[in-house]
Amino acid sequence: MSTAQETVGGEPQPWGEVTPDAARRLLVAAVEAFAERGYHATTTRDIAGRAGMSPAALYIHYKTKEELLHRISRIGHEKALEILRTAARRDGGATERLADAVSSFVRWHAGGRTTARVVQYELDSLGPDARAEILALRRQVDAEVRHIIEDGVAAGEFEVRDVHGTTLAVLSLCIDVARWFNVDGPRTPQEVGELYADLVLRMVGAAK
Amino acid sequence: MSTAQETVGGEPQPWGEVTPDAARRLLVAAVEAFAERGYHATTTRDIAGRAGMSPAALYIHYKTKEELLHRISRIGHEKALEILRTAARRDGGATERLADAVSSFVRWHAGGRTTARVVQYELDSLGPDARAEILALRRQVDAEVRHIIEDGVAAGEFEVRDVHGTTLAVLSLCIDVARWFNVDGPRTPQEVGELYADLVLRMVGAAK
DNA sequence: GTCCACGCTAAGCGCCCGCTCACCTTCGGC
DNA sequence: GCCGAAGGTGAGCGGGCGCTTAGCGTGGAC
Repeated sequence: MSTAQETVGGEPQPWGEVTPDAARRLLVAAVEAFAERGYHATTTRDIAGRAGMSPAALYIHYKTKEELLHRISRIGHEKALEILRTAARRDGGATERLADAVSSFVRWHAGGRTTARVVQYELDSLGPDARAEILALRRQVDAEVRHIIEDGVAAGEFEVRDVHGTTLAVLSLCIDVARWFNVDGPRTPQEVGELYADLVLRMVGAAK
Repeated sequence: MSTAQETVGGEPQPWGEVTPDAARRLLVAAVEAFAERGYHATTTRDIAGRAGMSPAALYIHYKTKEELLHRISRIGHEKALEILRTAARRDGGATERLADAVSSFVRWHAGGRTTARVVQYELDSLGPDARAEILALRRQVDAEVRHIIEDGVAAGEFEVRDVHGTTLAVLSLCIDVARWFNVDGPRTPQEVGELYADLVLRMVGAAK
């Protein structure tokens, strides 16, 4: 028996916190479908079909199609936030912490491209209440990166004119990876992460 | 009487090349609707309604709803390419040309945010043939930026390890502006353009 | 004045959508 | 062996979708 966050191999598995098993299969199917075709172009019949179930089965585990998107979006944003927090709170100077934050954030967007696409680009498909909840998580994401940059400026490691604008640009660069990254392309998530960390350090004027 | 590309004021106006007038009104309505809600969530009744016409009127000027998206996407990409080409071919060193390219490209994405959103994010809603045509335009966009960076490296103005990767990052930064830019926010398109041009020059290691 | 091409509308067709409902297993508790 | 809860299915409802068609108003050519 594995706990919610573990899998047979012992590694943490994506969506491990979603139970029961049928609910998780439906959610994984929804992530794939939403990432490929977009929320509005995906039908409940398509989601249920990918999970090997009848259309009606979806409504045993989720009240509406939108609830599926909401759950995906919240879990995804929490994971993104956790990744950035881990990097922000490690030991080391602002330079190391920013490089770590960018490279791990980029790896997540590239490696989990289907999830990241849904999380980053389907926000507007949520209703007002759900969107407001997710936007609060986004502000926390923004704050984590901004604090690292502020630390770097205060310590004299960085030279930045517009902290807010630069924070926006750093996040923007990372997030857009989900739009263009191709698993069959020439770069691995690891390589893109390293390249982007280097580019970001240049953007903030970190000493080489 | 104004020509296709002119308006009453003499300034070039967006979508001026689309005639007759009713076809242009439908197209402008479609751009707004697609940008707000996405292609699949937009109905033909919504588009026609915004243009002040009946649903059937759409099919006098366009064969399908997809043809509208195709036309918007092609014209938008051609405009984007023109902006980059103008910057790439002006006089001056690679540093000035890259700064000009980034700032004008960003201004276009911020100022014409509705159009840019449709152009950059609704590509996957096109059918295979239309998508292939648009992807060819995208490769030309990519090439324009890459050539400026290559020129800068050859002239010793830039110091770049991965030219292709850096090109991707520069375009990525510009394109993502269409996702987050808010007309009611604190920054004007002009300001974002200047900030981003500065950040990009740092990314390529241009001398200050 | 007549005519017809053009631009447009009202009505609606066929389809598929999100979602529901009545019913059918399967299985642990006793 | 019986029962209720949990989890599933097949059929289908109401509605809105993209798109079509028959017909109307109008303005320029002659």
